Amino acid sequence: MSNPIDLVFAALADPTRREILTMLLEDDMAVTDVAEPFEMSLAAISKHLHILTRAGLIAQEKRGRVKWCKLQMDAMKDTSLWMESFGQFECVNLDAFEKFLEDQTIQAK
Amino acid sequence: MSNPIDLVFAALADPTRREILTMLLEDDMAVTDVAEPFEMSLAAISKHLHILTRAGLIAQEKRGRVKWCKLQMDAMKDTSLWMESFGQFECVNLDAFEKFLEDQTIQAK
DNA sequence: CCCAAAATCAACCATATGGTTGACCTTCCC
DNA sequence: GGGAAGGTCAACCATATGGTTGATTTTGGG
Repeated sequence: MSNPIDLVFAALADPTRREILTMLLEDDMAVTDVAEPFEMSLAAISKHLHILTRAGLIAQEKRGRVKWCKLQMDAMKDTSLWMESFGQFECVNLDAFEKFLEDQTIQAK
Repeated sequence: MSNPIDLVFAALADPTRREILTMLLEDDMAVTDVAEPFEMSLAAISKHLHILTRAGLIAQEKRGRVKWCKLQMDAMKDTSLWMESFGQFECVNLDAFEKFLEDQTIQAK
């Protein structure tokens, strides 16, 4: 239950938390600012951030009375590798990956 | 909550279920055979299989009185792509991916 | 000094997991 | 036909999520 990979998957299973992670891609944010776009109490967001921290997906650092949240990509990377390695990275996945690269190129235009 | 990607992540958050998926990499299996290595009731495994089915990670087909479980790689692929695309597939991920390919090559020897 | 802002804590509630056991339904096979 | 194998269902229990509100703590600023 306290397995690191368990915690990462569990943390990623919630859309609010995935959205928070996406927001943090832009820049580090204070807890209040993270909470702002959501129709949810600050306390609820605080809990979500705790779950993300526990999973190692973000880190929180307090400066003054503001607590800053920043992404920690490593945890996600490990889990992503678990998924990729699943099935000896069979051809199907490779195809998907190439399609993905294609899509990215198109989007970048 | 019923978001497909939510269900996949939630399904993958349990070590028993991940182990079941790994077992199914080898071959399709009957429910009883899936349950055999676990120190857990058949009913518990049945529930896990239901969660995996709901997430689209496996499919179950009944032939006679035996219900066969088989992997469905697509759901995992999609979720894997979500993770890879996270962060516009930044360099860090690319490095990880190349390291992964390297490891695979070594293992294949 | 005092108030307001930034967060967390605590208590509470509803719902979902993760497991158990026991009853039940199907289907195979002698 | 009847028993046993293959599974699911139902009820139950403990614990974790996901949310609320209200109180509390800490810190910044006028």
